[in-house]
Amino acid sequence: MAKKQNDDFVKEITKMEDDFPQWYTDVILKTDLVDYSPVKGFMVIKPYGYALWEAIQKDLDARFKATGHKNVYFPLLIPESLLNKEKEHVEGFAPEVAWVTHGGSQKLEERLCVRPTSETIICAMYSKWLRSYRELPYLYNQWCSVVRWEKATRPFLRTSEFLWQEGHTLHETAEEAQAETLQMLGIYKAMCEELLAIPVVDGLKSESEKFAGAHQTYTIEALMHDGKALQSGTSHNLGQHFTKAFDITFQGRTGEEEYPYHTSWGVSTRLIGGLIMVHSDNRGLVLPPKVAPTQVMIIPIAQNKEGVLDKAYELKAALQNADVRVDIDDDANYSPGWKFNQYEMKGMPLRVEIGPRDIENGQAVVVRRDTLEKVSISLDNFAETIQEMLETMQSEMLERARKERDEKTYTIENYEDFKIKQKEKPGFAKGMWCGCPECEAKIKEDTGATIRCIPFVQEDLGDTCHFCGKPAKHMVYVARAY
RNA sequence: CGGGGUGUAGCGCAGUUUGGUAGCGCAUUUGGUUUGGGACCAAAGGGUCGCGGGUUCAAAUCCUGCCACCCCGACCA
Repeated sequence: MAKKQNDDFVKEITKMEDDFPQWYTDVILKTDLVDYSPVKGFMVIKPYGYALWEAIQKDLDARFKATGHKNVYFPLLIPESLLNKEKEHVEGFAPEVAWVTHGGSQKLEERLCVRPTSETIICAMYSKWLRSYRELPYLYNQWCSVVRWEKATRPFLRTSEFLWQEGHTLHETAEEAQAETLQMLGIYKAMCEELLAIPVVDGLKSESEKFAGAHQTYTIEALMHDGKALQSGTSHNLGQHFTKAFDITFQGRTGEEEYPYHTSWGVSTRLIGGLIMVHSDNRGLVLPPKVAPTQVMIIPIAQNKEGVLDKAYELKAALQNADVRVDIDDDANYSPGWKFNQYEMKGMPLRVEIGPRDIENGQAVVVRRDTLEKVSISLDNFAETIQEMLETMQSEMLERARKERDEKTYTIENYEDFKIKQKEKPGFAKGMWCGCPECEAKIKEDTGATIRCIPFVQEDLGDTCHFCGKPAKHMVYVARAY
């Protein structure tokens, strides 16, 4: 009887090896992260999902401020004339912008676009503000949402509106702008690895994959359980493309009028999708302790027995004093078994069980969500032991994800072999590339994969392009992507 | 925009073939007993069967038009 019920529970979440997209959908809906809204492609982020975004925000915002950036806010709507000022930019975004054409019942003289990104309106304002090199650099960031009218949407991974941050900076020299571009990519990488425990490959985007209007785009790429890559953050060196188009000038040190150098960078709620597809399993979410809204859930056992609830609340207080995010579920209407399954599905890192038997022995049962390993720990030094377990879990999750990523990464032997492997064993393929767009197009047509990046850490895998045989220029990572 | 699928209670579904009182499981509410891996008993609430036409004495069911959403492609953070 009990066995059957347990099987029924497992069936509630589709197994990822049976149907990966359905597994993802089951996990995000059943754990109450998100819901579909009445408007196609737009999602409602529920409290548990929003808490994940808040954790990301908090971490990144501190890093931005520590490197001298300030938060600002620019308007949601951008006049069409501004959007059209930079040619490549408008061509890149035009197909997916939403337009406001009426104010009340009155038709507007000029259409307003709902920002797909804010380079244009920010540059218009920068042009108005900037006078002298003494004001530089401008180091601004904004937390907001943007709208891109997508044809195919998936919660977190691709939605028509998404929450993000976009940094927009101006610098006196090209060198400073390049340093800023790389610094911000480095911050994204550190956040992914330290907070989300997601290992990423950092590098440069190819010409065809770069941001519309950018001089160069840098990216961090993560690999999901299904072997597909997720572009998890981008940092653009925009050179003087926009500053010239928007006539942003300043009087330089020599008295001459100059155009500043420009960067922009962003990460979005897409990271939450990555967080799920890197760590979670067939029982539901698995959250790294640092990002988990609740790190420890205490479940009293036989709580009507003398002293159990008192002890449970005592443990909660001890953990709170140690700055552990802890909660307790003493709802007598649910059985312990129900709670175990519930909070495992929610991905809470540690579960503490405390019952009469434990109290008698001066211990508590602790279960780690990632390994499901069950141990008894002493109630002496309880908070310290829990803190250590959280730290261990955080670092082991990163290492486990790194190991999985490496297992799904292979070196291309030859093109035919690559085509077969992309189908049979999806993951990162490392190969040499001549640099021509024709090879990129061919790879995409033959396998659906794309060049994810030219990694900073280059390996010498031969002298010739794995895709056309011409002399090779770069080592690249190739994968199918979200 | 192409291909596929689904719309019946909050969720998951049966009922449609062969028209005849709208059902089941879970969830929810109330009361009680329980509590170491999804507890049990009792009672209760909850529906324009996606929408519009049509056929019929009678439509969830047959005919017809539309809409919405999901998945897979192409395009994109």
